[in-house]
Amino acid sequence: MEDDDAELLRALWRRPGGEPVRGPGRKASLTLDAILDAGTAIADDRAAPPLSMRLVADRLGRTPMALYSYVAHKRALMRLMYDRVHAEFPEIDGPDPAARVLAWADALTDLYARHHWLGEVSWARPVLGPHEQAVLEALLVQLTPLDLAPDRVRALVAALFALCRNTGRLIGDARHAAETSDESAWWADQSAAFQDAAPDFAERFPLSAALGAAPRTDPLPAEGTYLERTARAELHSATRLLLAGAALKE
Amino acid sequence: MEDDDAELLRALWRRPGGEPVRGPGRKASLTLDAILDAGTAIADDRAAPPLSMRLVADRLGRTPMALYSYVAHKRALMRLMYDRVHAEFPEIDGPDPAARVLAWADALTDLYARHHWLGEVSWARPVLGPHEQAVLEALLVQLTPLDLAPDRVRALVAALFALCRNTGRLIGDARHAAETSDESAWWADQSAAFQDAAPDFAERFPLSAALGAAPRTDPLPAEGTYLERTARAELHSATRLLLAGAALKE
DNA sequence: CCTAATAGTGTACGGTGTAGAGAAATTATT
DNA sequence: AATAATTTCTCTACACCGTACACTATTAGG
Repeated sequence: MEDDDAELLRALWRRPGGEPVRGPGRKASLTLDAILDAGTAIADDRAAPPLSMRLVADRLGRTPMALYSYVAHKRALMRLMYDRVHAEFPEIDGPDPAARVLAWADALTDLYARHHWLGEVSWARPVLGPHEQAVLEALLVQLTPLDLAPDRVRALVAALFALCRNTGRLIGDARHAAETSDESAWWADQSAAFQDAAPDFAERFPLSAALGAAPRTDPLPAEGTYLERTARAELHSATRLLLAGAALKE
Repeated sequence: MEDDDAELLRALWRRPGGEPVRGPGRKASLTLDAILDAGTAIADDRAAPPLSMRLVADRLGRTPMALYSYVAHKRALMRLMYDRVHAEFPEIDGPDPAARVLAWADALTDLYARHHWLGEVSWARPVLGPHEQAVLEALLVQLTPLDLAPDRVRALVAALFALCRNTGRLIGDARHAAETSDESAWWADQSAAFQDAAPDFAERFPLSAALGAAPRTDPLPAEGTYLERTARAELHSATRLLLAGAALKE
């Protein structure tokens, strides 16, 4: 257990071209990076079967067990893939700090939407890798000009990560569902069936019903499914609320 | 696909003692509720192997395939379990609206921490069940006295659900990790190994390093692992930021 | 009593992660 | 140069998974 974790840490933080010290023994014909790329390509494709050691091995022309010289187990593979895709995170830019925080949130949400399997990686025992650490640092860069107390920064960071994680996952799922079957038809069927199954909805949950009926006034983004656009709007709005709350003195 | 969804909806919203219309055919020897309870008991136990149709069937003295008369597939089973555990959600009480929202957040976080598998259920195509709907309604009850614009309420709801989902999952994972191996020993080993693997951390990520070194001033809850206590503190702090931001007029 | 419908069993298929034994290949040592 | 040590990689095998399919057992209505 400890051994595995230490090895994982070393793999995460290895120097990019760091050859792993040659001794005796057969030459390696694969690289860890090649394995991570293959794994990511497989995991990203939601239409295809999900990530498995066999599929990764097939794609590289090896047997499944060959991967275990590079990676202790599937969890470690995913943990390494997880950090690696954070390298895609773009440079953040914007006219003012608030806009840059919004841009950061959009970028992280996009990352989670593109790589839906990111959500499967647990955060307990947080062994951050360098790329995920860079994403966090990028957020802190935007927050420093606001000059907030450390505890507030921590709360903001936690909230923003949670929000982006969730919104990104939702958007990813929604995009996939939209590809699989017609969205508006599904909603129509669904609400008809719902009327049937829960005719007393409005009486049992009056506030929910009222909120559902209340029109949206915030502008919606132009692209994506309806679910995606509302999720994005709520992400933006919530981010602004957080920033506004954090800016208060008291 | 539509058929499945409609059936799921009916199962979710069925009247508690609603017998499913008797016609010809053999009498049922199980109830859906018994299956959901068995499944929940199995899924909750993190030390034991994860939920599987075979384990549920074993616990009920049936063959795995017998379950498929009650449930279309494992996803549907989990979806029904998901809604059912939301029935555990407690009554919310507190001196003022803000305190009640905090209590609500604590309760939802607890729910996710106790049932770690809740996080596996997707939110795309949101077919809410009655118990989850009741949890949402409970939040809206606390928010109405604040008299906020609908879009703000939506943003708050999204953010709070995301926060609680994430924090709850984190806490659940942390509790399990704490049972499995000694927490402080792990942290010590980890930080030693980390020093070794990333000696230049402070130079590469100065803001992260500074934030990590900055002392916490917010009071930490008394119980739980260190990770759980800090996560809870950040949840509270973030919730307060959200409420403060939402209370601004503009 | 017969028919139709439902519940439940048994078997089987194609998939999973990975343990373990051994072969092949490479370097360091004698 | 021969051998030993060490690593990569293959092969086989195990225990498990979700669930399709064919079948039997049981029940209610005509």
